[in-house]
Amino acid sequence: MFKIGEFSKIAQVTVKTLRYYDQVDLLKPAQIDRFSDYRYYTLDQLPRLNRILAFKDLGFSLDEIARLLDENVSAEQLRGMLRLKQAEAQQRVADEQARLARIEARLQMIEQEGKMPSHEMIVKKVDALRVAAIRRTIPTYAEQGPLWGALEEYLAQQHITPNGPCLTIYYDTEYRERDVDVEACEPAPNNAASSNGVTVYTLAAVETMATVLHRGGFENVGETYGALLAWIEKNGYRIVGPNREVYLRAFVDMPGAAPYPSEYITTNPAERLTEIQFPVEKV
Amino acid sequence: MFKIGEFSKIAQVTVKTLRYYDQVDLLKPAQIDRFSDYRYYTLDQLPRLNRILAFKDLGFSLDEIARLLDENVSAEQLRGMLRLKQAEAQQRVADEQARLARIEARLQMIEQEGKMPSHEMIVKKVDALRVAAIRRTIPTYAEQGPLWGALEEYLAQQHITPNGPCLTIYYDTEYRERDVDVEACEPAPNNAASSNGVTVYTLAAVETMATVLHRGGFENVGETYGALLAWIEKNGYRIVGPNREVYLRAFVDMPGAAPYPSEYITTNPAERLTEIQFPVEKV
DNA sequence: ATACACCATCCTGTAAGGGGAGAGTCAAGG
DNA sequence: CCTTGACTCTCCCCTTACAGGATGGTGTAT
Repeated sequence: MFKIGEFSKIAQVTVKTLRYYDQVDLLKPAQIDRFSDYRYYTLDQLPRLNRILAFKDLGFSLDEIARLLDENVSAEQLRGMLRLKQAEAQQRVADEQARLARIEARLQMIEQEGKMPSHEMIVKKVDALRVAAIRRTIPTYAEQGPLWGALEEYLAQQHITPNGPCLTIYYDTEYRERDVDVEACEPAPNNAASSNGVTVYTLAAVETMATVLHRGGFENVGETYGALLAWIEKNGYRIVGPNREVYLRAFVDMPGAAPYPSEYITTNPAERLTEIQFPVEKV
Repeated sequence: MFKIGEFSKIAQVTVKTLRYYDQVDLLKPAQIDRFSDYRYYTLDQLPRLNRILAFKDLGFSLDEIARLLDENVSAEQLRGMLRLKQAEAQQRVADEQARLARIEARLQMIEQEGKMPSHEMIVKKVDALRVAAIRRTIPTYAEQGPLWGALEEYLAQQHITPNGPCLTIYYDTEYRERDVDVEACEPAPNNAASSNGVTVYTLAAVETMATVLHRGGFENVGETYGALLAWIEKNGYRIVGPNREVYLRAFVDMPGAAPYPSEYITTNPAERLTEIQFPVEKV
């Protein structure tokens, strides 16, 4: 019989750990002194302790190990559980490698710019969204005016005030200067009705959306696009759908003229804030 | 100004997270209503939030992110921290890959044996140990008797009772049937003196020791050795020193004859318990 | 006025122990 | 036999980055 300190030396496991395993019923001392509450262990408990440590090494939680050791599990079941742990470990390897790729992209950005990077690319989930939309092919980017005019007219007619920022979706799969296939969208309530060239429908949620914020005017938005596209490629993502621009804070020259909540508009062009989004997936 | 729910929708971050970031001073609301305690955010806080999320993605803790954002850090410092995170991520990748190797070794063992494996190999740290030892080349394994006899004589002379299990160290780098270079060791107190062919010295600690328990007699110890050696190779370790056998519970025919604490001996040969140890390192 | 969605704080829980306080126990030496 | 120092015991708090839930106050649209 060994006191806990001796046993911990033999097994090279901390005393705290042994007490914890006692507490969670994973490894009970062979005997406990009724008066002093001292724990006493025997060498016969070493195999069980070793099995605990071995399974812990394989990635099992103490809970799972308790079940593994106490409900005597068949070779077949054990194999299944190991395959599960294998898959989990592979997932973690892939996750960490993706993280490494992001770190390297970041390092390269610093090398090139020589300063703290100004763009923060992040991948996130974007919820489904009900929108009122007009899709049309327009001659150039700059000529989106009529679309928004028509949408505002629709909103006024239906007495709808958007409860979020408006956005556009660009359906062209490659960049083009003219004849752009574009859809202007305003968030709309669930019960809004389509009418008059305006379609109300639900944009599906996107699980992995690569995004970046662009601040200020659109003269140099190309640079922001470039940074995001480069990041997407460097991190092993692939674009799987049309990109969006969410006008978090859009420019209007006459406040009050447009039917938007004031949170989403500004009269100062430099204060514009746009989120550029590309739906992506892992290669 | 947005209430916390609206802001959470815009940023696609949970309300709980925003409140937590407020609590740990990572992202304070732009304004808090004095009477209702409602948190109000503005779009100008979106860039900071995005930076937080981006750094979190790179593996920084919230604590580190707070320092990164508030003490304005130079590009040089940032690069250093990124390299640190890179090293950590690489370490995690290596760890998980080693775990994968262990899982596969385990799966193969099951395939071959068709049942729950009987040996649990684990790698652990072994502390330094003060021993009284006799090293000698003996004709065959079985003829260790005289070594132990001499050691026991020494212990009796010095009035020493070992405070741990005895062990042997095998110095041959390859297996040999005869003329074995072996050292018999008894744990001894720090102040014990060398004498009479018995050397007292300190075995250095071993950081990574591959070990396995062997139960019962030594007739089939070869099988246990084989399992451990196969495991060592399969998991990408290399043997870097002489192996040990620790006689956790050794066989004696006359209890009381040998000067050992009774915990470490047995009169039942089937109850013998031996730990086989190989110092290893990662390839 | 009322319903209902939204917001607040506070408490608990997570995995696997680590660190430490305060009190009791054991074994050896004087 | 007594003391001393090494061990051991049980509590309690701490760690990360939030999630879940209880309870009670707010805002707004009908």
